[in-house]
Amino acid sequence: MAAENDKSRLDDAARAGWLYFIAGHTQDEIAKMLQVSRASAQRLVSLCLAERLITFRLEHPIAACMELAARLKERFDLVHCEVVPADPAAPQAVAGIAERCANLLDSTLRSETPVIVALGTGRAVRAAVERVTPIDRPNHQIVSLVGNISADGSASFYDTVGRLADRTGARHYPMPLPFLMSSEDERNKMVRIEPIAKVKAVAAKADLRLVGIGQMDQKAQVHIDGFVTRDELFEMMRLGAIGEITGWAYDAKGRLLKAGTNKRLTSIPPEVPAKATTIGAAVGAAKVPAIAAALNGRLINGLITDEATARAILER
Amino acid sequence: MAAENDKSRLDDAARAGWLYFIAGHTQDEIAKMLQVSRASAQRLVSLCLAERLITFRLEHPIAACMELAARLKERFDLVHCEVVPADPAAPQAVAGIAERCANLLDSTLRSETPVIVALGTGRAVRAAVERVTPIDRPNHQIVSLVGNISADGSASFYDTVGRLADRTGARHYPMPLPFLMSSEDERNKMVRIEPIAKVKAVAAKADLRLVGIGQMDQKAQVHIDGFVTRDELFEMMRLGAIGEITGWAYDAKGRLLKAGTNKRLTSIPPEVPAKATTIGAAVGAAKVPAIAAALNGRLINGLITDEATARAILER
DNA sequence: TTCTCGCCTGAGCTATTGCTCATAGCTTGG
DNA sequence: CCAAGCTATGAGCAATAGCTCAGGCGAGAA
Repeated sequence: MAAENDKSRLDDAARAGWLYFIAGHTQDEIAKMLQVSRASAQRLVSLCLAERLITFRLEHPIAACMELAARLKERFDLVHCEVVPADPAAPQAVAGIAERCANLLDSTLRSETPVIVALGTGRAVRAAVERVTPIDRPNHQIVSLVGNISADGSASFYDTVGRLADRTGARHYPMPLPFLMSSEDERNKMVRIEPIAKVKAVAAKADLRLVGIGQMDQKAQVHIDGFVTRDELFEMMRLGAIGEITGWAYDAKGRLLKAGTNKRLTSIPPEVPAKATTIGAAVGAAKVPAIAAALNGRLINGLITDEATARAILER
Repeated sequence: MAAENDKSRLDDAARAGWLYFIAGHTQDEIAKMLQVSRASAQRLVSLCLAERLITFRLEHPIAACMELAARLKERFDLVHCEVVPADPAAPQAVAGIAERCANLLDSTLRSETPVIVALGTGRAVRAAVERVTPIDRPNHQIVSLVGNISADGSASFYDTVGRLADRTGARHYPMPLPFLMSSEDERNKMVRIEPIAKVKAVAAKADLRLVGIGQMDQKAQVHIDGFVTRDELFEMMRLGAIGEITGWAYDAKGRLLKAGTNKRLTSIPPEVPAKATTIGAAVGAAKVPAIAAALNGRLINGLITDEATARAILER
């Protein structure tokens, strides 16, 4: 009896679903066809969905990205996640995620109410800033999370804060410090001086932090860019460093190391767990362990990456 | 440029479609996520559908039936078509289509305004009548399209009109004639007498005709039931008869034959093309040519059959 | 460069859908 | 056989979606 009823009910649900999704009829029409009230027709359509009698298949590369993003968001409890299609021609290409980062910055900066945006390191972040749509928002504030004086004393080539300020008319707070100080004491002294304390204070109130994620291996960007020496890099690797965010090295579980260069870093340390929306932007197989660690350690609560990287992170 | 734009537009459409159909968000939410107006979000979802980026798959036997019905309806310009799942255990089973026929009768008879229902021959029609839900509709009229006196002079076992009248309280008009008269002259004489003319007049105004379809082969129901002799059957077959509706034999193109038993038939002839809603009800591989011919000749403008038969008709 | 054409956009309205609640019918247990 | 509980039903309302129209923006031609 029950089975018979259920079966005929599911049959009707399937019919209703077919008529609704495939034939494109309204529920009113379906109700008339199946000789039931509109409310019942609606229930049948719902049932068809609930029982998974009907499935949706999105035949488009984007579909996979959307699903990966949803899974990452779920798995790591993220406030924001975007996955862009990997460019087969250039697997490490930062263009795709930069576009999304720029979009994120755009929409954040579009707000009329003052917002504070903090920027970290990374090619994606730099490229993103270049793509931000100019807009006049003098009440916003842009703050740097990392020192923009490189080892040789010159201002860093990558003045992302300044560039973004140019495009928005926002006040900006570069960090007028070298990336690394020569000793822990000196670092501690410097971060207390007025201009730096001010930058720290602004950064602490940031509404959005956009940071790159670097891997700590022989091709670590912090080394290539000359911020840390080969020896410093190797020491950090020995200490378990697997990735870095704004120069702060962390291990495979996303714990910030309390030694080595981390003691002399002037960068504003990541909050753990990230309180403000902190979006990591990174792609590439080499960065997978670093990204995964940052996610697990909750150094970041948002991620913008590409399809291949997303898949690799989820498959670990 | 254009291609680039189109591509990104399709990407967005895919995103919107994914968020709408798979993630189950509202278009308002999607609009916010994609940073567009709700109207645009709606357009993206439409586009996703229009571009067939998304496809619906109904994993249920009913889905195939629905599609077959839609194709039959389209192909033969039918006012009504239903296809029921074939019962693998009993390929010739009439139960499925009888249930649908009964449902059709139910909904027709449910009307408060007087309707005229005409019934033909066939196991499905008989079984359908047995399943009709009793309802009190004294103003309806039920009329028989075929004589209910069999060759031996007794009232036919299959008094469908009477049974249906019992269940509805409707007036009914059986046809008090033998199926076949002994000659054309006699037939012409009989159909002019008052009670028969009355039945014809009512039948001509029928809102719904429900008829079985018989094949004209050695297992023809009209022969098995003893209405036509073996010789008569063979003669009709020689004349090209491939099927019959209410006894009226027609050829492979659905043209009524003007010879043989058709000259002595008392049944009310099918209107060609069918004016009233005329639903054929039949299943079985043997009946496929007969059904297809009836459809092509527009002897019927509606069909209730099963999956296997529907498929065979479409594949001819 | 400026004009024109045409597509895209957003506002606002209407149709459709989803949901809630009170009711009715059915099942199950006493 | 009756009563109690449960599920299904239909009315009505709030939310959502679809559509039309006027206006704007950009591409392409002069």
